[in-house]
Amino acid sequence: MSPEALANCITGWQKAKGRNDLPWQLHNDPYHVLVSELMLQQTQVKTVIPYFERWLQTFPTIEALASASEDEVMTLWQGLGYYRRARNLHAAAQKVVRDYQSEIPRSAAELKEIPGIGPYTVGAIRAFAFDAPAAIVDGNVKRLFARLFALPYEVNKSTNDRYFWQLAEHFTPARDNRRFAQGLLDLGATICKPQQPLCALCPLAKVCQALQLGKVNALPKRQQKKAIPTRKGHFLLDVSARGIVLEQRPASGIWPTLWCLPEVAQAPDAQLWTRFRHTFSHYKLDGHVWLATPPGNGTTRRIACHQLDEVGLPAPIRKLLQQLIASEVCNQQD
DNA sequence: GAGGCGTGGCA
DNA sequence: TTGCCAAGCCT
Repeated sequence: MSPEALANCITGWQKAKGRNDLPWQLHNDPYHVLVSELMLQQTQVKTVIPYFERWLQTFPTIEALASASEDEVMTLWQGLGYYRRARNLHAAAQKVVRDYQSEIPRSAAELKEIPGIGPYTVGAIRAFAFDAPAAIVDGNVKRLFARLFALPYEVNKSTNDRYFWQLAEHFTPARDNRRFAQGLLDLGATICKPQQPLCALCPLAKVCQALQLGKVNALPKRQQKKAIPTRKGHFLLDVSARGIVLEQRPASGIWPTLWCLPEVAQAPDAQLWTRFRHTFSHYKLDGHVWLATPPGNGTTRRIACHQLDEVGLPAPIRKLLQQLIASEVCNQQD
């Protein structure tokens, strides 16, 4: 299939059937594209939309974001996960304001040096913000190519990325790449889905190798990943009418810089308040919450219940504290 | 270059 | 309930 033929097919389909009303598509604003692309890394569109809306209300411009405090940024990002992205986005805004007079650069070389912008996001910003002929390769694109050409490469093995990038660059059109790139993502997300793809609605059905060979459900190939372990975690709950003791987590590791119940290495000699389970990408947490007073070091604060919305909390911790507040305490006085 | 890094949607 | 996997990046 010629690059022109594939581009025409995908852009024609995108115009008629693709997603053209997503909130970050309304103005093709480079700042909007930057924010959305960082949020969309490993995160579904439906999850991102409300975060993106709140983000633009709070930080309407890249200058507003650059001058925000780290706490404001983390509070707004709470619940979205992969928190390093928030720190990267904050640092990216500051770099663009300082080094590029607040104008997001267009070149791949300059974009690549901005925190949080890797190979995919370089292409996405060039394509979506500037309509430049830059290739993108993400999970959607790899799955679509793997099926279209019946490729045997495992899509979750980083050493195979070069094959997909080579294909993506070969097929990237010189004109109208914004729509072509969007079409690749839309096709992957809505038609060429991982499970139960809608081949009857696919504009590429006649040329899809996987479909001809009856391999749609066997592709893309994936390298088997090993089972994730379970770890125990011990958290201390110290609650009074004056609030709950929280501790800011270190900048590395899980939940960086978020506020959390103080975590200790071993179970204390105390009363168990509750347990909870939480699944991360790479391990399961068997959480224990003990009624105990944490050792007060410099990173702990007692935070009133009505002020909990003002700090960034990990999703499972926020749920626990909501339970706590609904059940008792805090309501006593204030 | 393999593993760390979140959370939720959806079968 | 469980498992899969998502508009990846960084070290």
